[in-house]
Amino acid sequence: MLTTDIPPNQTIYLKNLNEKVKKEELKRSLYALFSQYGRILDVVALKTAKLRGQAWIVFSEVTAASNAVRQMQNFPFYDKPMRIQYAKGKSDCIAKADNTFVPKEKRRKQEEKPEKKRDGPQATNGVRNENNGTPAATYRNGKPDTQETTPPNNILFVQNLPHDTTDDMLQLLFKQFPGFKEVRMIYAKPGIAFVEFDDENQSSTAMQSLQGFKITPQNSMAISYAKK
DNA sequence: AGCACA
Repeated sequence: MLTTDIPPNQTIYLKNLNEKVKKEELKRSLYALFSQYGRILDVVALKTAKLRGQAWIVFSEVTAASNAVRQMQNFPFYDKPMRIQYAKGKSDCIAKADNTFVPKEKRRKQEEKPEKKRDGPQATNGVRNENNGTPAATYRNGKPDTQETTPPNNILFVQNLPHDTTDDMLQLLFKQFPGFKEVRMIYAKPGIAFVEFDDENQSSTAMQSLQGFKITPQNSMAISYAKK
């Protein structure tokens, strides 16, 4: 009864996106922003006349999609509030995993249920994000420990970024946390950035939440305190 | 506004 007359789906449909953003950057930023809700299997964006300003994000879990729909609703993304719904259909990458994928030209009714699910009750709440306020990157991967060396600082030092990361992209991630001030990138030195907060409690919170965050599958952010 | 898989 809110904005959704569409049944839950592990794919979410985004619209009202800024059409000036290039496709690759858009996908990359969406990946960066939405990874905090769970594992993303695919991001689809087309820039055709009919499909620009829209995107689909495929999560591995419906619960992740649900959290994203609620928590990122109207999020100001490239200066436009994004509108988020569940997707109407099933994404190809899911259908392929399902064995229900039908190639384009054979676009018949896909109302059949030829097979039941292989697995029984599955309690994999891979991502349990029940905080409705602060975003939490419930996203563990193999690189947790880069911050132990330097004493706390309200300025964070971020490494291992893709070389075409822009400050706007990083802002999208960091400005969600209280006390965010600014991002500074060193263009002479690609792959790193400084992110400033009002105080070091706030910077610490952001660091813990985004530590190891994957902007791309290959780039886990390594965050430490900047040296004074 | 607009629901695809370039």
